[in-house]
Amino acid sequence: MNPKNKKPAKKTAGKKKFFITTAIPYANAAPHIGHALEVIQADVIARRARQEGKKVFFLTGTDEHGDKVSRMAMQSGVAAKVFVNEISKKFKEFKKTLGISYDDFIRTTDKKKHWPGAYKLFSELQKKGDIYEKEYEGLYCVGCEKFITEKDLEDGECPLHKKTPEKVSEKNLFFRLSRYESKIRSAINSGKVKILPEERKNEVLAFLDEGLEDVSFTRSRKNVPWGIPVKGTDQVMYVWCDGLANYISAIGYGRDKKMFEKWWPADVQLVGKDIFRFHGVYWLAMLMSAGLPLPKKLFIHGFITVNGQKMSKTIGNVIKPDEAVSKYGRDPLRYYFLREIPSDGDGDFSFEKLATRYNDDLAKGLGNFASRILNMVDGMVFPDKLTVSKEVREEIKRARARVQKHFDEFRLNDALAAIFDLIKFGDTYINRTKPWENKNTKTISDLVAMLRDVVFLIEPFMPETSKKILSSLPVKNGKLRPKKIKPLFPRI
RNA sequence: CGCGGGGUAGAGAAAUGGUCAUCUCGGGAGCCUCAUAAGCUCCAGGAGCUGGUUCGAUUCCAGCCCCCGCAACCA
Repeated sequence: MNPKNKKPAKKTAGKKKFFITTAIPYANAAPHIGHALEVIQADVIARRARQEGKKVFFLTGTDEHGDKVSRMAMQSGVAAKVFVNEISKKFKEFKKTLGISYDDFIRTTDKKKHWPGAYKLFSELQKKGDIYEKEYEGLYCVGCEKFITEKDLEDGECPLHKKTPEKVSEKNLFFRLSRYESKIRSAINSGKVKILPEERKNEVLAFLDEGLEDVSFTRSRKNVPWGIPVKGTDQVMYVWCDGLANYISAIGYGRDKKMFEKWWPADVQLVGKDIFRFHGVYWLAMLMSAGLPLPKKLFIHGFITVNGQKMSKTIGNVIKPDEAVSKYGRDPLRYYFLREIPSDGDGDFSFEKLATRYNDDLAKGLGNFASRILNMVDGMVFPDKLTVSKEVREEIKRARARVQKHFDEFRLNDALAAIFDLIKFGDTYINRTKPWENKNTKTISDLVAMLRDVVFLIEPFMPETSKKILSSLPVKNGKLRPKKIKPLFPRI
């Protein structure tokens, strides 16, 4: 089976819906720059879809239950609810800082919006006979007050408390994950669920080949009090069961059938490589069990290091996005993440590299390109429909096609590269045609056309910048009267 | 022999069984002056190692070395 796209050139104009989700970050700590990558990517894809005239629902949120959260809350001496309120507020602000155009923000502690969907999903699994009770035996450390795994042990002891853990068993409800092994495989193989990039697809398939075991889908309330109670038991839902349900609860599953049917299945779901398996396996199995359609695409992104190192509090290299935004601005930070880091791989962040991208690509590249054109045409009048030479027209066409192609595979860094190639072409074209000498109106018209196209193409990536340039290209009564512009990216 | 991914100029990326292995940043030289001391052109520098297949391999195959992720009930 070759899943290469052989789709007919169909027009996607009109009111096609587009449902896109990000993973919901776990609310045990404030957001840092590592969280930025995924939401920025999702935002670009969402904005591009809107540009294409699709009706977009862009969902994000926070995952707020579970053991870790309640522990963190206890440590800071506040109630869990107060704690997650604070964190989730920070994530909302964080998204504002980055200019994320999300349509809804789901919180798993939202009893009105999220819980009905989580309940319904769980009970659908039960109805299907995929939930059963089983004794779970594990190693329990009294010091940690939780189950720990074999590999956490050092010399048979809990490394934190230097105690031999006790064997404790508890009754949990298990999900019959094993039942879905071959179904998941064929859904992925057939391309019904498209997994991008391709390597990730191989990764799940290999994982499936190792065989799936059923998974405990509840926790004893005694040990993990902070979660969604499972009716008629002393258990709460396993955080993943609870958390994954957000993708459907937010759009009305369990409370608004019409809305749910309008948006589901997701057109694309973005997740980090660390939680890919939960999505590529658990999530698909859950949907199958509940008799729901599968997401069309899963896109897996990588991780960010800082100065080549893993970000960590102990190293003290945790970067807060506000720092970067206040120094360089929102669009430049977005640009950095989208351009410097391959969309489907890992990447590094450093202020030095950000400065380089800012000065070289944005100030000297895009910014200067806009300036030299707008300065030249300041005060001139053009018809809204510009006449464009064949050479330039074809160059624009080529750039558009490349951008489209890369968007289809979510290779946003390559899409940006294509746009900047157009800018490069434009700069060369100016030098070659010397419009400042000959004032050739045809060439000048070409330049304006290129700039307009650049503005259009960068809009999903850098919406503010796009808007600024556009305001220097006002059209009134079919006449385009460009104006000078202040430097978009003053050199730093 | 656990599973998966990867090793391309100083840095980051891309393509490819065969005339120049491409792009961006950085380094060097020249040109231009509309523009944000911006722009353009040219130059230097590269395929982890070892074998194999082939008329020919960076590209295909095998082995080795090195790096990264995963190895599930912790989200």
